[in-house]
This record gives sequence, C-alpha cells and structure tokens, in this order.
Amino acid sequence: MTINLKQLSKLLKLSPTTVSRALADYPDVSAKTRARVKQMAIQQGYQPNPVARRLQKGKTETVGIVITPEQNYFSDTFFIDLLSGISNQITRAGYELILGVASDEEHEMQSMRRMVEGKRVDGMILTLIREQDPRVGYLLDRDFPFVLYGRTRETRPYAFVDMDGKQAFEKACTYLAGLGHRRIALLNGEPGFMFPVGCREGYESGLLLSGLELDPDLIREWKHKDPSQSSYRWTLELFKNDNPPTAILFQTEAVNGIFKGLDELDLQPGKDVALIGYDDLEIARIHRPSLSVLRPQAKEAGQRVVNILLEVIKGEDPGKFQEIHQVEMVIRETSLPPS
Amino acid sequence: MTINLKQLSKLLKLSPTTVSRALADYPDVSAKTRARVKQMAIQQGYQPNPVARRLQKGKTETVGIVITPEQNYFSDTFFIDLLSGISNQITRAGYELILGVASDEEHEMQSMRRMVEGKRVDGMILTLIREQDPRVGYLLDRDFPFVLYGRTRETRPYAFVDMDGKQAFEKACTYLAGLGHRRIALLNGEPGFMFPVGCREGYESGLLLSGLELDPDLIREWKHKDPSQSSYRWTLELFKNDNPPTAILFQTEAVNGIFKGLDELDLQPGKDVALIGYDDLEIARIHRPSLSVLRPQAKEAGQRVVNILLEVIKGEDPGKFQEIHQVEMVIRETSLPPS
DNA sequence: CACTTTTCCCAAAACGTTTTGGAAAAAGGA
DNA sequence: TCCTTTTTCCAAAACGTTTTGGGAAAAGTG
Repeated sequence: MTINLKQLSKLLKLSPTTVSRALADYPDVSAKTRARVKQMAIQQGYQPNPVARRLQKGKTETVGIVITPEQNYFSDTFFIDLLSGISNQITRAGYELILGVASDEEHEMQSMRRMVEGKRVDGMILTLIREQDPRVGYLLDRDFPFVLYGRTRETRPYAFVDMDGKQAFEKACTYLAGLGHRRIALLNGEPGFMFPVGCREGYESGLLLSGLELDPDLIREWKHKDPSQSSYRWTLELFKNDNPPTAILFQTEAVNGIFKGLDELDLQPGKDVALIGYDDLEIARIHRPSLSVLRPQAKEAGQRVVNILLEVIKGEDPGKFQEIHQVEMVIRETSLPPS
Repeated sequence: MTINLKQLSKLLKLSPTTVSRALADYPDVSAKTRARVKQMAIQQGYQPNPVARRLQKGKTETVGIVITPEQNYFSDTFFIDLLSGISNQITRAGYELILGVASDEEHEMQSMRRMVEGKRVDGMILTLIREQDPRVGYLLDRDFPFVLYGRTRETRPYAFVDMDGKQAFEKACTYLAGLGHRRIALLNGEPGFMFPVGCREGYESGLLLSGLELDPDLIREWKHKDPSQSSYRWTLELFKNDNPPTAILFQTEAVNGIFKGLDELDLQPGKDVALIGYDDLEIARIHRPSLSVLRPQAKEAGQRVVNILLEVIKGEDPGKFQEIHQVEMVIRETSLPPS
C-alpha cells in the first residue's frame, strides 16, 4: 500500500535509478524492463511520494488561490464554475490547489504572502481584482508566476483571463435601446474593483451607439459586502427620478435587492421595467418572469487560467497570455420593449 | 529572500543543526545563541522550506477537502462560513488546505483517493454526508485520519462535528405549534443524505410533543441539484391538499422555489403561511417579510473540525471527538400565528 | 579480430530540513 | 586537583525522490 522506490527496486532486483527512469519513460531503459517495472509498480500500488519529488525537483507542484467571501462574489454559480474549471485542470496536471480564505484585503495579502514567501506554491491565481491592486505589484516585483482572472491598471506585462464586460454591457444596452428603451439605468458593482469599469464603458458605449445620452442620475453602485441592501436602496432612489428608467442593467448578484425595490414600488419586473443581469445564477432561471442575462463561461475561463499559469511557471513570458473572453447574452422574459 | 538553513548557519558561523534547534527552541542551545540565531533569521527573512521539512518529518502538514458544488450546499453562506472557519484554523496550525472540486459522487471518491493514496494529505475533512457513505468506510478501513462535518450510519467509532438538526427542527416545530399552527409541513432535503434524517426526526418529535399527528402528505423532499425547481413543484402540490398546511419548515436553500410557489398561489409568506428555514442566508434577511430561520454557527463548527482533525492526526482516538452543536432560532417576520 | 558505437544499467550526489548520538568545554563537587 | 555532571554545540544520517556522470556489456563496423 505504501511501498517506496527503494522497496520496489529491491523487489525488481534493480537499482532505484533504473526504476525511477523506467517509470518516467526515459529511453535508456530497455522496453522489456520498463514493462516489467511498470507492471510491478501497478501491482504493488506504488506511487512516488510527492513530497520527496517536490524537494528534488525544487517545485511544489502547487498553486494557490485566496478567496474573500465577505466581499461576496463567492456566493454563486459563477465562482463555483470558475473554481471547478481551475480544480479540474490542476488535477489533470498532477498539481495541487491550496486554498486561503481571507476576511478582508489585508488578510488577503497576508495569506498570499504566506504562500509565496513560505515557498508553498509555484504560482498564484488572483480573482476579484481591484483597479489598483497591490497584489499584482507585489508579485511582479518578485517575478513570481501568477495569472489574474480579471485585469488591473498596471503597465508592466502580466497574464490574465478576463471576461469582456465591456462588450457584454454594450450588447445588452444596444439590445434594450433597439427595443425602444430610452432611459436605461446601470446598477453597477463597487467602485475600486476593475470589473465595473468595463461594465460602465460598455454601458456608455452602448448608449452612444444608440444615440442616447448619458444621464449620471441613472448610474448607481452597490456594495460588495451587502449587494442586496445597497441595490434595494438604489432601486428606490432611481425611481424617485422625475424621468425614471424603463430598463436596468446590473450584476445578477444584486437581483434580490432590485426585485424587492420594484415590488415595493409596485413595478413588475420585465413588464414595467426591463432587466438584464450579468451572470446566470439560479435565481435568474427560477424567477418568474425569468431573468434575461449575460452569461460568462466561467468554467472554461478557469481551465484557461490554469493552463496559462502552468506555462508561466515553466518560464514563458506572461505578456503573451492576455485573453478576453466573449460573453453570451441569454434573452429570457425580462427584456421586453417599454410599455 | 530565499535563504536556506545552510546559508543562514554559515552567516552565523554555527552548524545547521544548532540553528535548526535554536529556532525550534530546543533547550540544548544557549539563550544567547538562540537569540542571535532568531534575530539573524528574522533579519534575513529565513523561513524553513516546508517541502524539506515535510519530507524529514514524514508529514505533509496538509489536510484535504473535496466539495461537490453540483449537489449544491456550496452556493451559500453556510458553506463559506464553514470553509472560513476551517481555513483560519488550518493556517494557524501552519498547515495547508488542499481543495478538490468534484462533479459527482464518483469523482468525489476519486479525488479523495488521490489525496489519500498519493500521500498528499495527513487527514481529510468530509462534508455533505450520506446515510451510507462509502468514504467513511474507506477511510476507516485504512485507518486514515478524518473528521466528518455531519454524521453517517456506521458502527465503528469516528470523529464528527454535527449540527443538531433534530433539536433545531423540533424547536421550530413546537414553536409554530405553540402559535396555534395545526398543519405544519416539512419540505425536507434529499433522501440519501444524513442531514434530512435528523430534520425529520426533529419535526416528528416536535409534532408529538405538541400533540399533533403526523400526516405523510405534509412531507416532501427536494433535490440537491435543483433546490428551487423541486421545492417550487412541491409547494404547489402541498396546497392541492384538501387540508393545506399553515406553516412550512424547510432548508433555506429551497426558499426561492417556495416563494415562487406561494406567489403563484396568491399566498403571502408569513401572513398566509408561516415559514422557518434552516440556515441564515442573505435572502432570508433581505426578503420582506424577512424569514425566520434556524441559524447554525458554521464558522465555529469549521474551527472545531480542524482542531479535532489535528488531534486525530496526532494519534488521538477519534471516538473521543463526537460533537453535536446546538442551533439557534432567529424569529423574524415569517413566523406568525395562523390567520 | 580489434575498434567504435549503442544499449542498458547503476552508484553517488543532491534537494533542505530534522533527528540521532555523541563530544568538547564549562561548571560543580570532593 | 581530579572526577562528575551539565551545558553547549555539531557531524552524520535520514526522509524518498530525481539527476548526474559514468561504466560494463552487447552490438555494429571495417
């Protein structure tokens, strides 16, 4: 069950060297003994001790990720899909994924430093990226391999996989405008994070393309740590406007607050106000009317993140890996023309 | 930055042995040199290479957990709190948490075997426990340290931390009965899993204590992979009853389906039907009327799980560690007397 | 046959710690 | 002073791999 290389080689009357090389398919071991070795290895259930291999190879065969659930993001399918894609690909490569859970920005950094400076990982995966993100500078400064899920403001080249929030919101915005909506609101994510920046760009560009003018009164931002409450309040406020919106674009995380606000205002989602959310959460599908959404392929993105990270760990130039993934729009029942 | 023991000892003009022992506070190194060593270690930013230490110590200083998001459970605060408690405590002990994400029962086992047989972890944490859970037998058979978050049907002693679902549902049930409810329904979790068993026991015991009789027509079970849809359907069905319930007990995961069903039936949650959910998710707090809930202390449980696992890894008898945690009831707006 | 090349294998070193089993130096006791 | 005990340090081994640098035997070449 827990046989090691020396014991296995004794069993085979071979040197540990030869056994090791046979298992690694080196050409300098004859086909016959290679087969014999492999068979015995399977029969004995031999698996090389990963800790010993890591020491010798000077690699931990491990990558790290730190999540900060209190800043939400976590609570839903999107993140699970991402994590699922990451984990699958990591396992396929024989690597390990170690997880840190941090309660705030400071602990996030602390947890990352422990992994990096403690030589516990070969590379890092970063999510929930801020506009000015100290983690990125930190890792670039010490030339440590990493990949962002998202982007940040940084001039030095780095690897990232990002969703095209700009294109997505532009698409949603022009779609609504095409239906005849003239007052389209944006209930955006928290300032300071990078993703809402793209969303806003897409929104503004969509308005422009549709010949609509930007009204700052139609833009509000909810808080990560409290998406429902803040979006609820902003929803109420949006409709205090003399000229209220007939449509709202938002991140689906905030949907509960919006629904609650609309309900309180006696407005029917989809009928009185068109809605398109970013992220296809369960609530979007279950709600009646069902929510039209922008759907990122988080699982695929997670797989790409890992594949890229492994390349960067191998020494490839991170600047070569900068991917922006398209986001598909799923039209359901909340994107009708204005009544 | 990446100095090792040998280099550090050279700097100090001491042997690696002494430096190692000084840092580990062995008594056979003088207070003076110990101080000198420690100071230099800090100054040079020395941290022992964990891989080398693990090899020497014969421990991976790592514990594993496998999650299966498609069977839900994940999607919510409860799990995040649990994970957060686990992660904090793991870090405090200088250990690592490695994460596997599996899509189904088979991959769950596979992922666990990879960790255990591949000598990648010293112990396992198991969640989402089934009544007959092959993982438990597997680990017991090979005497591998593990702790369950939950319980299973198994005669051999094992360590677990569980929430007292029975007590919780009994409390909720008698509370509702005390308000005058006579027809209390249970929309329970998926059969095959252990947690719903306790919920049902508590429900039945609560009925009994309140002098109410059990009506099998008032018990339904939703599916993990689709909590909203299945609970929606069952909600509709419950009210087809000649003598429909005036209150429903359920796991909060299923709340969206229930709300949708009640809405369709023109029943007001809290007013026409009392509701108490297990787990204090965000939706429970944000909804109007806000949802009365049973609130498990998942973070604390996660910390206990880790502390216990570390004891078991040290060689303590797992049978000594069997904890059942009380669950608090939070009365909000959906637990009124029948109208 | 004598020489070169290829095939196949292995001993030893290395990765960076911790632990084992002393040994030298200092201190204490008579 | 001489012997014993305590204090303080260290060389060497060990953990289980992979890699380095050959070396012996077999096969090929003329």
